[in-house]
Amino acid sequence: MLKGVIKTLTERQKVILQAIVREYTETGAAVGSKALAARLPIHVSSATIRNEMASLEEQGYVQKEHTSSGRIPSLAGYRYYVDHLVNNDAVAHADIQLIQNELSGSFNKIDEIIEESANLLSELTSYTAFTLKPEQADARLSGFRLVPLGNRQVMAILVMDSGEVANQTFTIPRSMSSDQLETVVRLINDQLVGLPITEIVDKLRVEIPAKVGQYMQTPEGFLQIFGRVLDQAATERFFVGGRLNLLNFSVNHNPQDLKSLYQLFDTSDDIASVLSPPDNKVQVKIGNEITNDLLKHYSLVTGTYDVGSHGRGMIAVLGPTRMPYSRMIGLVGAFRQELAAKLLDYYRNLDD
Amino acid sequence: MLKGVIKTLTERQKVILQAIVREYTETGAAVGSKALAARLPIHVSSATIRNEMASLEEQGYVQKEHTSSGRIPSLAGYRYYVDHLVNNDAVAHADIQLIQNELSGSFNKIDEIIEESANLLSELTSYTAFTLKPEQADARLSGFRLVPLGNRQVMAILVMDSGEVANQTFTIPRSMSSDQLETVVRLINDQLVGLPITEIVDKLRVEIPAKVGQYMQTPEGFLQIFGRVLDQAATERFFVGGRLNLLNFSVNHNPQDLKSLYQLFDTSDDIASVLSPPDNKVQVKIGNEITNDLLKHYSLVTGTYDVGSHGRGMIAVLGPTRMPYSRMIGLVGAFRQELAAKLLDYYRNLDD
DNA sequence: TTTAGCACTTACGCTATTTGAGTGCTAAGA
DNA sequence: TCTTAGCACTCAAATAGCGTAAGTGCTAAA
Repeated sequence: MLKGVIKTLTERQKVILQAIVREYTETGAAVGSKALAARLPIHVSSATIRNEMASLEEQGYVQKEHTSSGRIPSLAGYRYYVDHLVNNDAVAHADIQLIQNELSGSFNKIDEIIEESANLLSELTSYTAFTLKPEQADARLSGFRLVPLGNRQVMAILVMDSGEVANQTFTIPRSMSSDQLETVVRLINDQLVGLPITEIVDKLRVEIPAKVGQYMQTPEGFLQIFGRVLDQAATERFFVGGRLNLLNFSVNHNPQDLKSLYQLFDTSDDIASVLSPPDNKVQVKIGNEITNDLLKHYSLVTGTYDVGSHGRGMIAVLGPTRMPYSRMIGLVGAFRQELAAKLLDYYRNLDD
Repeated sequence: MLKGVIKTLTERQKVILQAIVREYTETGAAVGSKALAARLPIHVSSATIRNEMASLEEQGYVQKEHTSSGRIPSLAGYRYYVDHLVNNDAVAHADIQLIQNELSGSFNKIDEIIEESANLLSELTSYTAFTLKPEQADARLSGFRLVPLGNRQVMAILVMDSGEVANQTFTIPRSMSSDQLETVVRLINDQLVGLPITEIVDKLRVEIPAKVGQYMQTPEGFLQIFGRVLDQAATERFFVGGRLNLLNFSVNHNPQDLKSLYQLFDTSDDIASVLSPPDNKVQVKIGNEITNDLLKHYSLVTGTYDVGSHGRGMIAVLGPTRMPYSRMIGLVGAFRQELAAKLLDYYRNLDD
């Protein structure tokens, strides 16, 4: 039965596969030989198309929903399409305009830009979008301070040299004097400022508690606060836009699955690992190419953006495997450039 | 045909209505005379039940899905049930235990307690829960300060005498000196501290800009930041828990409606007005008794909690009209007491 | 290699038909 | 006067049957 799998497709087969993917992503219905024959620029009969389709099926690029149905692309078919058949037609001018427009406003924080980007990208695509802040591998602590707010309330503020700011208010125990606090703040600033986060986390385990212990009886509670704020600065790099769009394209409409997905969206570690930044370009992961099982019936278009010395971030769009890949790839590609430009601009404005 | 609407129900009718509501909220299926006759403690034939049901229907307490179906409660039926037929059987000991347990931890901010409450309440009910922070009608500004973070970044912090803290970081324009900033902060503290929020909002329109204008060329940008932080302190009183539970009980499964609802959840003003605190007790609003059209096919169980001089807050559960009212009323009642106790405890701990 | 022709398959939409749970009404019994 | 057995009737939901449209694979001729 297996006549041996041929590795290369003829030109005509490519045209047909391309047409099948396009048609199917547009209409969502399996595409048959007759309709395809009418639609194709080349003039061949439906019977010929049928023969080619059979060949494509044998090679695993298309499949049938049932014995006598038309063909739909398989995951391998989508992969082939994305790798060889997308035409990089220009991104709609209106879309670029829109991106530039939305990003042209003035923002107070990086976070605002990144969050707005997630929303905009989801709006443009009607899917769910993720954005990650640029990660400076060597981000260092540049300052820590406590601001008394009265009534034993204190706000802890932590600043990274990347510009990240994290803060948290808490209540100090009655037993703690403001002198003690100040000493500890000075200690932290002396010992930890200038160090990268990873190192701080290490020191926070043994070295620092010992030193702080000289000034406080119970340093644990306080250092816990510090650790939490540090954690916040390090991990809150992640925004989701268009969560609700998931309702439109989710394959499985039962609430339990949706909940699992939404929970996944809220665990930044997991999502970050799924997005795993590859090379510098736009990358497409289709179906089970995505490492997370919850997402194996979806597709993910990710792109990195480069902000020079300020590190590199990511954007991504999550949608159905049946998505208009050409458009998505173009859009993510354009977006990463616009975003990089905006952020470079932001930092330039800040630094001088 | 209308023999005249009788206003009072006989004992037997009450028993039957109660049974219909219970059965229907449990099973979701219209309840028929035969099944009911078997289930009821009183011994009457199904024919008798049918007669009584006809009477109940005439009075508007139950209705049919179609000519030959069993009966389901009408909104009026639910209302009667809630007003006269719920039995305040004790809230499950396990539930109270759970509430006390979850609230027994130590929290750094009121917000954490209130947020955790929303989550817990939604978990207990499997519905969506809302919590509002206690509102001190006369909350006043007790302090405003700016903390320079380096690189022209500044954090604005605002403290209310109720203990609320709001903050925001922003970037100051190059043209602004730190002297200018300090002057303005002093001005704000001199002029506005001690005033209730409403008054501040008024002054912020005319009086303050004029005064600030003496020290800055462009006070608008800065005052906008101040206004935004103020707004945050005033309006972020509101938490939602179990948003996703809506997927389980929403009447209408089309994405558009869900989106509208979720958007409603995010506009605190609208929700707050829907919840409109009534008397001190637990209150039930059924279907179109809720003023907001988006919610007119749901029911809302609200309860207020009293934190003495620190004001009064609210909790609420949003679920389907077909909900187990007895349990919900009991649960919300217990929760409001536990929450009030916890908050009183929190404030006592803070004040002295 | 291509294509016309043909037998075959399958989903989908229609139209009965059956079944089961339930109703209202009537007339007899308590 | 209230209760109840009995009966004819209704309707939703499930089931079965049937025609249609769109599609396929295969064969044989061009």
